[in-house]
Amino acid sequence: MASSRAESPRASVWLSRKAVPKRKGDGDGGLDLERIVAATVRLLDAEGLAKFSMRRLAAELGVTAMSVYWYVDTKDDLLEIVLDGINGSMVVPDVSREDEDWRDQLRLLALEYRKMLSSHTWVTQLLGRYLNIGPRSMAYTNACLAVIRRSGVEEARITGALSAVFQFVYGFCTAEGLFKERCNAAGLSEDEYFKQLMAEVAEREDYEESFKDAAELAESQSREEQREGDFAYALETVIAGIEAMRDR
Amino acid sequence: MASSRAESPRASVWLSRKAVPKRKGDGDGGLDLERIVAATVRLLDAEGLAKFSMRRLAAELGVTAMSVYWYVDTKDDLLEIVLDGINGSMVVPDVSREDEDWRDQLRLLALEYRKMLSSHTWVTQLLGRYLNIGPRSMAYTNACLAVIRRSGVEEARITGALSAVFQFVYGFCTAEGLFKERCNAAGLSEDEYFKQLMAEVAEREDYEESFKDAAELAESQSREEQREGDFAYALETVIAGIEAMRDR
DNA sequence: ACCTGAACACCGTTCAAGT
DNA sequence: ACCTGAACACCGTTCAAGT
Repeated sequence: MASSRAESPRASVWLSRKAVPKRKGDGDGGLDLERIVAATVRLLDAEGLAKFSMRRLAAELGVTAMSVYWYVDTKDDLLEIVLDGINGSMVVPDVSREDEDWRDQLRLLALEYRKMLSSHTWVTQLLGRYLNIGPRSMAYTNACLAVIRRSGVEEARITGALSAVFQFVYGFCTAEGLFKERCNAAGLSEDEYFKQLMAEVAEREDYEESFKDAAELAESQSREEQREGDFAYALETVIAGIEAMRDR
Repeated sequence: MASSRAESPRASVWLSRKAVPKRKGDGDGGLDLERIVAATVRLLDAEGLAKFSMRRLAAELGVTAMSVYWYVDTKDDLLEIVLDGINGSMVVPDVSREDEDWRDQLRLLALEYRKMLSSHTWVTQLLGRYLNIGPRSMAYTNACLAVIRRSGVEEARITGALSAVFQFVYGFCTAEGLFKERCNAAGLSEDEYFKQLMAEVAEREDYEESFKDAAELAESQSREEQREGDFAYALETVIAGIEAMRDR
């Protein structure tokens, strides 16, 4: 839902938005949609989504709380625009080159997605709130479509196959980002925090052997190692699955 | 982050929580953690996470805003408890039966997860905010571990394989829930809303052929059909991938 | 032991007014 | 065309007080 107050909120900025910003940047010290978006990203990176507010943003821009509203209708609209902007930061391989292996290009796209999601942990939270259909994110989507088509998966199965890859990456990065945020909040390293969590779980009455084995294996390596290993293995799993289903 | 105000927030309720609630329900009309959790679920189902507030909850319980705080330290703690409670609503297959096909049981677990996530759309949002390590969700996790072990995937790869399945389901249901919420907010059916979205995208300068094909295919069926088809295909893709990786 | 009321420090957003 | 100030209707939470 867009604003919790609005009677009938717009379902997405992109459904009514003019292509051009309200005002073009003219280089002087004034406000600008571009400047607003940049400041928003900076704040979200530094302080997280929970602490972000329109008032905080205005302060960062050295301006009164309501100035931003001349460029943007609501906070939700701003965040939707920011979401699309950050999607545009992904580097997309040249999908027109038919000599490239589709699997390699799919891996590249997945890794690029992961890089974006884990260097801006708030993006996963925005993806759970706003439709990701802005112009810049569509460029990425188009590249994904072009690559998966070269796999030989039949047209009707393409969206299913893509969702196996990218919904997985999204879910994985959500969990990753959340865990890192918790470690920061607790002021502990990832490994310290994990150990504490495991100790707490181990004390429970219904603690099970099946969990113990996994926990011990996990503690024999660093969180970072485990995460990278899991991600790489899972990604290969999905790609192998796409091939297997295609050949069925 | 737990509360945006607290200096050093607890990283998770479960790290310090007593096993028993502050007060046991005694059947009379008084407040109760159980009653509070039930009312919270009811409100979240009916009005969504964005509209949920401690004051709204108190009103629903016919009580003053601050009464709830006797049972629960913060709003975040309450939501983390609610998250675990709803996880406990999943039915878990009997994983001790070695004669059952692990693939069937894994499918059951994935479908159960999906059922929970798509009948309570706010759960995906909570999963992006709180660690899901309460006692009731651990029962589900243990079942998943037991089932995947029977696949023959080597122990070190088990967490990776599981994350391919369940992070996918999580991501998929997040997108599904978000889309449904948008349709409701716009007061349109899923198919009407989708059509409107596609029309808007088609007008863009950078509209690409690769997207057109997928969009046309999508419009030839209902959202519901497409979604079920995609989910089923993607789930089979991941399971096929687990087998392929195991046999490599 | 449980619940209340008033208060504090915040929100997003509207609206009339300034330049 | 752009920005401000005051105001409205909310938040989560603390704290002293009631029963």
